[in-house]
Amino acid sequence: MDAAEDRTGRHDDRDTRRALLHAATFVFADRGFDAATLREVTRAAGANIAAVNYHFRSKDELLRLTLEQCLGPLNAARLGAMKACEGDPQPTLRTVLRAIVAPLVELSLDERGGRAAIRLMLQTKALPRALTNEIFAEQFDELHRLSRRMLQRAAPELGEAQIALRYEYIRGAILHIVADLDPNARRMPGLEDIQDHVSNSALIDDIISFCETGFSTSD
Amino acid sequence: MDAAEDRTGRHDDRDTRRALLHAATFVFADRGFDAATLREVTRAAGANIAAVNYHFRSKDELLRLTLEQCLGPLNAARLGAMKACEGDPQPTLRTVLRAIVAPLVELSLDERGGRAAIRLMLQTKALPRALTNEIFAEQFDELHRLSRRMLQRAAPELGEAQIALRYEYIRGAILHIVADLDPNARRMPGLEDIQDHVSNSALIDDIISFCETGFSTSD
DNA sequence: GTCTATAAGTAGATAGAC
DNA sequence: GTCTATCTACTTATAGAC
Repeated sequence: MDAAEDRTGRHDDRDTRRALLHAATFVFADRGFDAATLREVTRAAGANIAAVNYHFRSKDELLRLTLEQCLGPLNAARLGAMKACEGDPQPTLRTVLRAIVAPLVELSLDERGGRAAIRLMLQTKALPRALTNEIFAEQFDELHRLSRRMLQRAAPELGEAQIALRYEYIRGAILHIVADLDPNARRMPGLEDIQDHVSNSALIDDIISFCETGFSTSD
Repeated sequence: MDAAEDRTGRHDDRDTRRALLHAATFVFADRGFDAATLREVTRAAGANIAAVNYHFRSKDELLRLTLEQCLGPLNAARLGAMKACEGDPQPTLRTVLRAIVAPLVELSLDERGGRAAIRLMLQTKALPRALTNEIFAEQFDELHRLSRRMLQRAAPELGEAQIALRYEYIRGAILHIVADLDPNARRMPGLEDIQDHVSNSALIDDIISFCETGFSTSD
């Protein structure tokens, strides 16, 4: 018998809870938090409707935990790459840019949750609320500060404000292309080929090249 | 007496209808289409709840008309700038980029609807559905095709796929920075100054410079 | 921990008076 | 065209049996 079940056939504490979080990631990402119903989530999780209340108390609290579970690994991967950079005494701009770009592109390949996590993140970013802004701040503020500090180190000739602006351009470019390549995105006319068969390592290098020269401009 | 009212004090056909569309732009943009209720919209429009059904038949149909009213001017401004470019026999890359960047940044300043229109567009892009994808295709496909054609003309040394990818990077950078500068966006730590007092003509030039050098990279 | 049943609220849509 | 009143169909959340 599965270790997760006791002799009554009931699931362990954590089983249903995890199934709910996993299902919520996809249902929220696909339909949007507001349009998604708890019934859809519990159906996808193979759980009973009352389980949400038992494990999370409310829909909002389920969103909080789901987002945290999504953003945690996302943040960890990005922060890890950036901290590896930080250890480098003289990181090149390209090294820093790779640490910004690669984790996002790579996670967007993971269909077991990474891609949905990114979709949920983008959707949540596009519709700011108190609850989610708070979570974003907890998850990403350190990463963004560190990233700007590393960019500054790799390009000491630029002012702080310039760095901050260009960091945003870079983030925009990456997030947008990652969203475009999601199979759920609208097919752009004349871009179908790219949306369907871009090689990801080539894409990473291409974005980095674009950002590198853009970032180094002196105008 | 106002020409819009007849002797019974009732509004002209178009008055309530327009108030509803205007209110829907803001309510949908602020709260998200799914979370927004028709009662909020009608309250904001100073209209009766039944007016939506009379003028638009359903919430979905109100969204369709609202989006079309928002995206129409957005598209017209961008398409106009790009067509002006098309008239130029030898447009520089910078000229083409300005036609891509300037209309969006300028419209994001317009608090009478432009900014809300952009917010609604971004939010709608982040949560694709059949209804809205259809509207996006009608509104923007021509613009995107033309933009890529003009970029190709300004940078004939690049391949079609390169142009398409880099056009997406550029769009991403612009849309992201425009979203960041919206007062409704989350305050980014260490970016508050930029979010609060960036001069828009300086911003346009800065984005263009970033994109221009990035676009011209030969790697 | 999980289930059924239900409470309590609110949504979009509509009928019909004016 | 506009209004009030209401219908129907959900929703989240919960109480209580197992």
